[in-house]
Amino acid sequence: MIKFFDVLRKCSLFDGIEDENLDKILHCLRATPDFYDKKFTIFTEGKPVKYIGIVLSGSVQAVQVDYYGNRSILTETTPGGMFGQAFACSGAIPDTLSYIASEPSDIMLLDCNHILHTCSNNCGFHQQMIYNLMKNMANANIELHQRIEITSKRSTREKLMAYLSLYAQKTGSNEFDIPFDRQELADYLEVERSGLSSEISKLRAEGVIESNKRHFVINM
Amino acid sequence: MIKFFDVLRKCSLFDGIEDENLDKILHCLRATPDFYDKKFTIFTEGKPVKYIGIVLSGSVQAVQVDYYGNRSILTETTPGGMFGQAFACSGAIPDTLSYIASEPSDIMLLDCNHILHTCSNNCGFHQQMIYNLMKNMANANIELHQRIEITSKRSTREKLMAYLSLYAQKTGSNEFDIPFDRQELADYLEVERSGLSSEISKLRAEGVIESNKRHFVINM
DNA sequence: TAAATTCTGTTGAAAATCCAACAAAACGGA
DNA sequence: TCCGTTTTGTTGGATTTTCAACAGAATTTA
Repeated sequence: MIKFFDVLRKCSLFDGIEDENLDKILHCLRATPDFYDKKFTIFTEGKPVKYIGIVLSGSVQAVQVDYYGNRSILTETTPGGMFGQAFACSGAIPDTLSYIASEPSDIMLLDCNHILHTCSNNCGFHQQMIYNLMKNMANANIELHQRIEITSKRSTREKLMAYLSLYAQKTGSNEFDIPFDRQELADYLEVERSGLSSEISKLRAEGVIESNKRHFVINM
Repeated sequence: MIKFFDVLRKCSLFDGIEDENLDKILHCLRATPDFYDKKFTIFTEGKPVKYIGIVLSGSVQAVQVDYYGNRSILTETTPGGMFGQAFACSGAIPDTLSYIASEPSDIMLLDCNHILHTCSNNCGFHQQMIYNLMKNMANANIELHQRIEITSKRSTREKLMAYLSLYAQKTGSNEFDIPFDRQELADYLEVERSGLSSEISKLRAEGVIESNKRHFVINM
């Protein structure tokens, strides 16, 4: 647990909670880290999501595959981030959505009810965590809005540029590494991989961007 | 206020609150209904969303228009529903998103801070409302997931059928009226209106659906 | 190190969407 | 009722995406 302490204190669920209390809370929540191999399905479509996940290392993707085999990546969660909150809180079952480790990952699963309801130990941090969880959910909502803004563009080129621009804005730099390989980026943008590759080549030829694998530079 | 009492008690923000207390709460929140004409922009892109909106009559759409003039409808909120929660709670500014009355509508705006923070009147319902707001936000999240599932389909036909199937599932019937006209449906599905119209005609010719204006029947 | 696998870019033909323009139908207001 | 506006459906050509197949590069495994 100590190993991941620095990640946990960055998790927005624990905002406003002193370091010395974090340990108590984790104990109260009976939370222990688990390791998952790459491609392991943490929450499976069709089954209730019983826990809120916190990524300690690696990364987790929300993925859905439709009837025709088209794969979409809805969200990517990196260390310090949470996943599955909405389903865990509402009790809704994700009919077509799974949460999958996209790398070897350490994950901590928290029982939503333990967070929402004051415990017998009378540990007084539930109020703060409920507030934090709400803020987190609001932000998750806004991130989905941003994803929709990107994928609502009508062409592959516009989608890609919208994605790269937003990423540049978030990192505060025109030069960065994206968290997706080509296939994953295509699944996030909801376009064909081959078409995406050729569009990247064109943009590079036009001097709009520079790129190598996951590394991108936007020229202005 | 009495006029909209029946709508308000159905709003999930007030779940678990007795009718006789609802009046007190609304007074405590200093909430009064306002009327908006069709097409009036209630929350404008680029400006902070200071309130949570509750639709009392009519309907409100979350709309974004991109650089090229493509319009997307992200959500449609009907009486009893809420809008703007995520932005109001997180404090994030919707860069490209506006909330617009799609019909003449009565709306009640609530100050988010008044909900989140216990008031001096010591009215004891904030706890319940915070809990309700969290559940509501979780559900809003899931609705965005569902919209993404629909729009992530690669063809106009699949998007339309996914939308109609989900709508049938939600209403519990294969026969229903959708809340969009053709242009709005196209903007929701992120396709061309003309292409959508012709696809509807084809599906009708094939006997897959029956339709007239906003009325649809899915044949099985 | 060699072999196997995965990832990436390229290409061309088939399919679908987008766009613009138009006409008919429906609707709303004077 | 009449007129102007909005909504809907239709069509064809330009544009774009999709699909399938392949080759080279990079990475992983034995």
